[in-house]
Amino acid sequence: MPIETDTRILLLDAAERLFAEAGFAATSLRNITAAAGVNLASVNYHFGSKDALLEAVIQRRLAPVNGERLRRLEELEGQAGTEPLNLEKALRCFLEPPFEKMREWGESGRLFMRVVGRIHSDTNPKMAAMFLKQLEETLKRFTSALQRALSQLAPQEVSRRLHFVIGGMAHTLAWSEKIALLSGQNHTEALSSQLLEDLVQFAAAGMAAPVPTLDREEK
Amino acid sequence: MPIETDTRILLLDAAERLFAEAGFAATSLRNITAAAGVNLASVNYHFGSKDALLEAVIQRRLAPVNGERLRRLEELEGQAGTEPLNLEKALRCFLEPPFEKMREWGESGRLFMRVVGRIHSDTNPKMAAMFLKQLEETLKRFTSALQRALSQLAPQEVSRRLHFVIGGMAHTLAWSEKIALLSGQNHTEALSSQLLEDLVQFAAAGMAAPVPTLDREEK
DNA sequence: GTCTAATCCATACGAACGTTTGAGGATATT
DNA sequence: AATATCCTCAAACGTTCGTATGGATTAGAC
Repeated sequence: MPIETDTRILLLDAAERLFAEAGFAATSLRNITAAAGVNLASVNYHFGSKDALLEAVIQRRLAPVNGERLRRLEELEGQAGTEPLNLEKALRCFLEPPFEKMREWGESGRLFMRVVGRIHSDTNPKMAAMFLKQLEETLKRFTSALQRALSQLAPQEVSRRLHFVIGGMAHTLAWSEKIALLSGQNHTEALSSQLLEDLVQFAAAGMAAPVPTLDREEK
Repeated sequence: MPIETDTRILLLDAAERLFAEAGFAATSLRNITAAAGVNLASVNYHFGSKDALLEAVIQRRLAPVNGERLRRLEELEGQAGTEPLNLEKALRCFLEPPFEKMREWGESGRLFMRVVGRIHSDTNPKMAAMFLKQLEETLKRFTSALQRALSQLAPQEVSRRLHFVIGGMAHTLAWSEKIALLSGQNHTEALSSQLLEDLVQFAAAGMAAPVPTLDREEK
């Protein structure tokens, strides 16, 4: 079992950056190895293939995020006991970790979040499968947790609305710099926490929206 | 000026399908021409390049959607006169056209919306630029319209929240089939209108959420 | 110092890529 | 019937792709 060497990390960093900037298919191993300053063959030596490199890039960042999400959710559920869950707090368990890790990881984190945002809407079966495998358990746990907080909603609606939240989050993470510019700000430090707060409020209000009536007026 | 021939449309349809399934960079002109049953060289004859083909694919579907969005918004603003705009109705002007066109176009529409969903989170400069050019004016118009409906919010917040909505919409469009499956449904006809209704309610509630307080508790 | 295993490196392979070419067929105009 | 215009086609162009190979180089164990 090879321990992590410099080259491995150099490759992960470079791949993360280039995948974020141009996407997986549009990034060549030659781009990556040149940016990392290592030999072309080292990708296949350390990871086996380009696909495996992508999986490693995702794993490195996503595992801690989902781990933290579940840790916080369990803590919240422990505190709540048999009481219904607080909606906003449950959403925070889901939304805060990626933003915090993004801050914690600095530039690297921001780049990775763009990879995530991209993959969230990537319907390429290979990538989607790889990614959903990571997210599946987390999704399941949060769906049922939110169901506890929103007992008036049908399970289908909880699931759908959670996807709206995920979409908003992914889009926000992927475009956070540009959103900031468009809304007139440019101080990246304060921006991310403000985006998060806004997103939490938005998501909480959206999740708790009244059930839509199905009989609409005929146009 | 060449009129639209069969080959042009065959190419647009095939490219739309393959871009939706595998993404732009991962789809080759040989894949496309084989699927369309036409000669490889016809792409460069009719469109000039692979990039131009993508732009044509986007144009064909997006222009009517954005046109309809703006048409409805103007109609709504005409009715409102000097009164403040109704939030839900304004959001409907933005959200309904893509869903309706998607229904109207059937299978093709659904595929294209996955292309759109993909591109929305595609940070590849080339694609993003191409796409934003299409969306820019629409965005500007709706941002100021929503500002009229949400005068208690700062312009920055209106803009940010609109991006949350766009993210939710894009994610929903791109994943609608899978979201339906996860939430237990499978009747595609009724599904899309239900997703839309749910999204409108979600978006309206989210947009109107109270302004977040900036002094959070220290963890 | 020698052996062993891990890592790096230059180089090469075949395949697939986007694009170009030029000959040829089809169709309409004169 | 001849000409001009649009379009299709097979073939090839040069480039770049992911991957494979086998010999250097390094470093730790004995």
